Amino acid sequence: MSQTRQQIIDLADQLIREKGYNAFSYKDISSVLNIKNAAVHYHFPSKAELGKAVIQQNWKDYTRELKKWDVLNPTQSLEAFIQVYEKLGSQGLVCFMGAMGAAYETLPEIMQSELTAASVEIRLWLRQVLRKGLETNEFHFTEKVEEKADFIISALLSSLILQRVTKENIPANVKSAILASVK
Amino acid sequence: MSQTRQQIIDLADQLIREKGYNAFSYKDISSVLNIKNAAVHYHFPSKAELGKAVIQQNWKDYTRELKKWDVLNPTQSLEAFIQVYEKLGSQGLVCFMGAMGAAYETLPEIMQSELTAASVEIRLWLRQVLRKGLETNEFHFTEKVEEKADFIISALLSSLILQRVTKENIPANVKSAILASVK
DNA sequence: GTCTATACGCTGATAGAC
DNA sequence: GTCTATCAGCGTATAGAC
Repeated sequence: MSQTRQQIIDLADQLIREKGYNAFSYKDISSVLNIKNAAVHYHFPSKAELGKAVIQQNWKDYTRELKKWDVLNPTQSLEAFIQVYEKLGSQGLVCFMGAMGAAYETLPEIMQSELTAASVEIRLWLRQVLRKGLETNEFHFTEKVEEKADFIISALLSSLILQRVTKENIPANVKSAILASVK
Repeated sequence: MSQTRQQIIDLADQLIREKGYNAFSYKDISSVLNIKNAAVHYHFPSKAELGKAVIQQNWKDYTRELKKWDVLNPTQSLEAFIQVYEKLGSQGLVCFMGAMGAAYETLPEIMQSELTAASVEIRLWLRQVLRKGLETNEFHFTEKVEEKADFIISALLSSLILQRVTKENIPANVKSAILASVK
């Protein structure tokens, strides 16, 4: 992978998190990298392909993290998961799902399918962590695992969005509440 | 308020929820209402003022609901609150906070301040409901009220976004988990 | 890989007629 | 209130030179 291509993806990722997919432009990228509009098109003929590459990179990085956590116990896994959002929050960023999910219906189809596939995997992973935690008696809650998982994922996703709006540390509050709610 | 002005606000509201503030245009509105671009500018000289009007209308409607719920007990209040998101979810819509919050930093300042003010009020309202529920022994949870409130609001907000991505009934799952977690 | 040049529709916005 | 006319700039995208 060429260096410029990688820079374009990284920049597009940043722009999507900041402005959303529909509101960033090739010029936003070319002006920062000091290249021309056409040079960006050389690497990504269409904006949809660039968007797809951004999702794929995010997902690749995410699954690599997930793999690393295989050795952790349920409590540690959940904390590692939460820490991803904590880190994003400390940088004032939103997650890629939050950035693109709100305008999901307007995304090119090749981006929609990538995004949906990623959401399936994340939900399955967290369910499995919660299930294991119940079995080992590390976690204690009465809700259905599926519902608890969606509750947690949803809260983490929005905590980053609401942090921007409220200018308060919502991710920290959500973290405390999640950890308390599984004890 | 003229009928056209009201139609413009309603349409802009719909477009913002669907595409986001930065990605909708005056043409999206004028073409549907069968008027010209310039006619929209007559009612809202700038896009920022239209965006502000959309937030204000949402907030006016929201606070009217909140007032109605003054007579309810904490359990009923929480259920009424959740029902707002359930209804949006059944229509495939996201809430105005979710639609605009993700790109908060790119919004005109007059929109940012309206949005932030609204978030303060909602959080205060839910905290008060949770606090009262603890006092009356209707609710049982050990987390801090502030953290629990942010947990719940965050989850509801994202449940609408994730419903689009996953094509599953996330709001229903989140609703169950919330109600179970305060029992 | 990056450039210049170019296409052409859409963008938010304004001036002035009706 | 709505129209026509007009604006300068930006949007994605392509062709072909270097």
